[in-house]
Amino acid sequence: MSETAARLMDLAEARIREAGYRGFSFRDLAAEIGIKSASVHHHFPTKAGMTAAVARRYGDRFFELVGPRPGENSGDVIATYRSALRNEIERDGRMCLTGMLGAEAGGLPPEVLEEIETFFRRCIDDLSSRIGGPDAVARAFHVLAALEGGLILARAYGDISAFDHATASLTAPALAPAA
Amino acid sequence: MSETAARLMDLAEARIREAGYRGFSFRDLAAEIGIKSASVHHHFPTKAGMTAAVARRYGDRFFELVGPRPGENSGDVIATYRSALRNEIERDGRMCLTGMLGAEAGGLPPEVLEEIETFFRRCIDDLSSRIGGPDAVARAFHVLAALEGGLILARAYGDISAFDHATASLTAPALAPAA
DNA sequence: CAACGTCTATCTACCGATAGACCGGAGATT
DNA sequence: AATCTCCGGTCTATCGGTAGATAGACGTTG
Repeated sequence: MSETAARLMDLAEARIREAGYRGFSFRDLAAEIGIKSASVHHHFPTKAGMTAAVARRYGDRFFELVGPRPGENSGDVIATYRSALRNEIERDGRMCLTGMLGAEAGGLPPEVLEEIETFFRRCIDDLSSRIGGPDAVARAFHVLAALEGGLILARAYGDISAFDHATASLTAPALAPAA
Repeated sequence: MSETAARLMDLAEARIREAGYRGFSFRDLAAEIGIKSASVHHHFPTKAGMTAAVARRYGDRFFELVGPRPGENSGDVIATYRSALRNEIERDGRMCLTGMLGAEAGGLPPEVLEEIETFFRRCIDDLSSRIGGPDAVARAFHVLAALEGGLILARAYGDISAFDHATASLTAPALAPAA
């Protein structure tokens, strides 16, 4: 992948996390790096395809980031996910890319939807297997929901502490459900 | 408010919950009820104003729906909220309106943002006061985040059971944090 | 008459996408 | 070495469509 294509994906990712699929345009991206929108189509023929590519790269990065550590326990896993998602909003005040696109799911091209669904399935599979226990799957859903919802609240409040309040109990083993 | 204005708000609400602020247009709304887009501007001069009005009405309805019942306990309050939000996705597979707009917060007009923030503040105030206890505010944040996040997961999965899994532990007092 | 609601017509701005020309560098050919 | 060929990347120009918004005429109703 060319340097330009990578920069386009970086920009698109930021815009999507800021304002969603309809919140960015090829013209915007092009202008920001000093080329024309027609040139963007050379690297990514369609907007849907580009978004799907961005989502896939986002997922790959994410799972590399939260990869299993030797000797971890359930609490560590959840803390790892929590810190990874908290980092999103801390860095630039934006949503998790897949959380944003998940909310918008109703108005997204199929190829983007597919990528989003894949991301969340991987999350649940990974989380539940590393958490373990009888209610592992339900707990995985709960953790993921609380984290994504926490991001929404932090955005609506314009205050990252909303995320912290919303997710604090997830990593308190003595209080966590079924701990 | 005229009948037409009410129908326009109904339609706008549905579209926003489906695809977000940028996911609907005055032309769409007009076409669906058989008038011209110029006529929509007669009822709602600007799109931002209309969206703010829809958000405010949504909030008013919501708080009327989840209003306190005499003799309720913490679990009842959470169950009420849970059922109110579950109903959104069960009815038509769409997001909670304020959850959707909260995610999109980065690309929204100020007057809409203000309405969204007001909604969530009311939620936290109401929830925390009715839940009570030492960690009431944090629990309120947690409950709200899990519910909104649960909606995202259910949309991404196209399966309402994702919401159920994600939020089941909220209403199980024996397992809930700090219960 | 006056208010209300709708209309036609129009504007400016932006969208994703395409066609076709141009340029410069890498390799191959002579 | 000099030349030719190809191709990736960018450009200009344009298409058809949609966006939000406005001005002013029209008919209906109270």
